[in-house]
Amino acid sequence: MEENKHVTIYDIAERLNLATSTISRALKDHHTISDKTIKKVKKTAEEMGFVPNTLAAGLRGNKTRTIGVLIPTVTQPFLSSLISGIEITAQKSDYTVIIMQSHDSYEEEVNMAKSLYSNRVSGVICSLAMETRDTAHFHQFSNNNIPLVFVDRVPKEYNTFRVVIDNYTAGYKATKHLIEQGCIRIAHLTAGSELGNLYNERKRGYIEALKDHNIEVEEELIINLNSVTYEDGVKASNALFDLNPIPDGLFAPGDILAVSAVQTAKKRGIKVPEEFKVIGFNNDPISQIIDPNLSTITHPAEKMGKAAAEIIIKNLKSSKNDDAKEITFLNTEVLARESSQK
Amino acid sequence: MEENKHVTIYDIAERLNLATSTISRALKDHHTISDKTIKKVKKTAEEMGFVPNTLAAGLRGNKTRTIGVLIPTVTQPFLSSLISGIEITAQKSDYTVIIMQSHDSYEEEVNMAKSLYSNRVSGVICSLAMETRDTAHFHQFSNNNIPLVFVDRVPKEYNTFRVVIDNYTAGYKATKHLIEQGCIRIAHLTAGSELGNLYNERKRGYIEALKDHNIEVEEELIINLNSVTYEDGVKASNALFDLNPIPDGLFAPGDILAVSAVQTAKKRGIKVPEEFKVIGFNNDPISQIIDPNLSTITHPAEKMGKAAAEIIIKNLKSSKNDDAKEITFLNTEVLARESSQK
DNA sequence: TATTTTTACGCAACCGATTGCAATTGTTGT
DNA sequence: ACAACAATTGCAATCGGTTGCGTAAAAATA
Repeated sequence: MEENKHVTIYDIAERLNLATSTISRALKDHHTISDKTIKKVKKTAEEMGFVPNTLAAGLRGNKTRTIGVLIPTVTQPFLSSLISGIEITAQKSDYTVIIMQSHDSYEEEVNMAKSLYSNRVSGVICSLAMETRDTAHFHQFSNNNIPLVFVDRVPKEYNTFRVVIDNYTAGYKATKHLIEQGCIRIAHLTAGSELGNLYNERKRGYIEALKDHNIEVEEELIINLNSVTYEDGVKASNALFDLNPIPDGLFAPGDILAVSAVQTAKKRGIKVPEEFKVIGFNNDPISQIIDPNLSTITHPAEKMGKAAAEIIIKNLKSSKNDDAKEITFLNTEVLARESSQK
Repeated sequence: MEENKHVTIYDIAERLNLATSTISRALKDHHTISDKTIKKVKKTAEEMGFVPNTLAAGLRGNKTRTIGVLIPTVTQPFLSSLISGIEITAQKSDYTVIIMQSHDSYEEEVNMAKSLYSNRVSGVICSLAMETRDTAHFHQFSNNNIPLVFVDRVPKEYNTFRVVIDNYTAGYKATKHLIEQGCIRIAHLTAGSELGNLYNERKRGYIEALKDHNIEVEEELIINLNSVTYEDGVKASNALFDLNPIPDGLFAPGDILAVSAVQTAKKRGIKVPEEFKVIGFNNDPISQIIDPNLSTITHPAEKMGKAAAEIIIKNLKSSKNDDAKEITFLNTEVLARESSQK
């Protein structure tokens, strides 16, 4: 096995009897280098199998063309679509994406933020961990002029870019949809989270919609979950079905929860949507696979990823220190499918 | 907003009137540095908000403690679980993981391989893109002593580490299971792919199982797909159900395909499993959600990820140039659920 | 032909952490 | 008290591109 040492611009320079500066410039089509030389250099580089050392360039220039993505997990459909959007946009502008998972742990999030900073990423896109209650570990980015974009689960009080949906309105629309389908006792699942207060917002929308339609808000129909998992969803659903009479509708702020409710209902002989209508959230792939198909709220994951990446890249280009860190709101829509049909 | 410049070991050295070499050593508990100094340095580093510059260290030492992961996509459950396993193991040994998606495109795979090399990753874990027909773009790793592990979709002819399941045996087991459940006309979906020949292997297992049980292999029951997607699954299923008589069983080499078959069957009024038994592959989350629950073959994604990462890390530690690049086989099991019950 | 511009390239410092070797200070033995 | 040795710390080169500035050569202008 041939033990190729990495080929550097020094090797090219030596071969062509040129200075490394010339090589460096030639490789990026600098205007002060003649076309002849540029061609010669590029050809030789190709022949020698030269691959630039990103570390060296990053160290010198203090910019790495790398976007750090810090999210709870890659396994949730919403988040993997988010990544997809980020990557597509990043790639167009020749940025590399490095993904880290906090697994919804505050401690890991702190560590990985440090790691991203340590790797001198050019920008950061983050969706907060469930556990996270303070955001001091993001100051290192803000303080050093590294663009920071929060997505979906964002902190309330932090002057930086945010890409979100209007969870309040989405919750309102979902609930209103159920009401329009004839529901009068609509249950709701929610989860507590201080910082990324999206469940609270959805709940707020739910409550407002009920009030606007003169439906009493019943505390027993609102169940607070510890975690947004299938298992907890089943537990909560069973609790709802133990009521007498049972609710006639459910707004679940996540498709997994909605699916768990549908399946629990089926197991207990409760007909969906005839006796119990359900609407979920996110438009995950399962929502189209489960029977009956799940009505849901669209969550424009890929668009959000693209938007976030675009903000980073735009900010990096025009290195003007925009102090106006605007919030980008993307639209959501009600997808009325079988599980909520009148 | 305070414009903190990055804090370096020079800053610490200046503050403490020490040499940068001392700082560097103190921060990593080098034995030649006194405890007193170590404590002082660490305390000051903490106070000043020092975060080591990975680029500088990587450039100097030519090792980045980074594992590059090059896979088709993060959105497939199998692959996101794979990542999960890699990450867990990597984190334990303080390695960073950088993920890149080829989107099953050869061209992108080549580019990202170059990018990983350019970033001087310490090791690479890869599952090949569907399109990929040659592996020359991985020579840069092999030639430079960068451990390379292929996972799941691996090239046949490449002397490097591989972590796989025995797709032949898995296909055999799946088919045998259906036979044991009473099926005598078992259909199979497959997909062509030269390099990552896992579908071929599964098909081979299917055929052998039939032969071993004296069941004729009927070409019309084997459908070759262009892509392993829900849509193509539906098409293929419809083709199968257009036969007269229809097959009484299906071994689908992926749960998405199995799900599409189950749903297509339901739409056409064919009862699963009474008239048509199905077994999938992978044990994706949907397999437990669909009604009837899907029988499937387990695919130890997380374990494979862990194994791959361990191989990388172990190889990096004992930098001995093992020429024996062994293949690691992990076990699969038949998960008999509702969709294949007698 | 002399002089100014332009074109094309070289020199050398720089980014920040690491590390072999030299140098300094402190200890121990005789 | 002095050599011998151990314990600490400093010096300076190094990794590989990048870039401001200087300079030689070629082209344009006087």
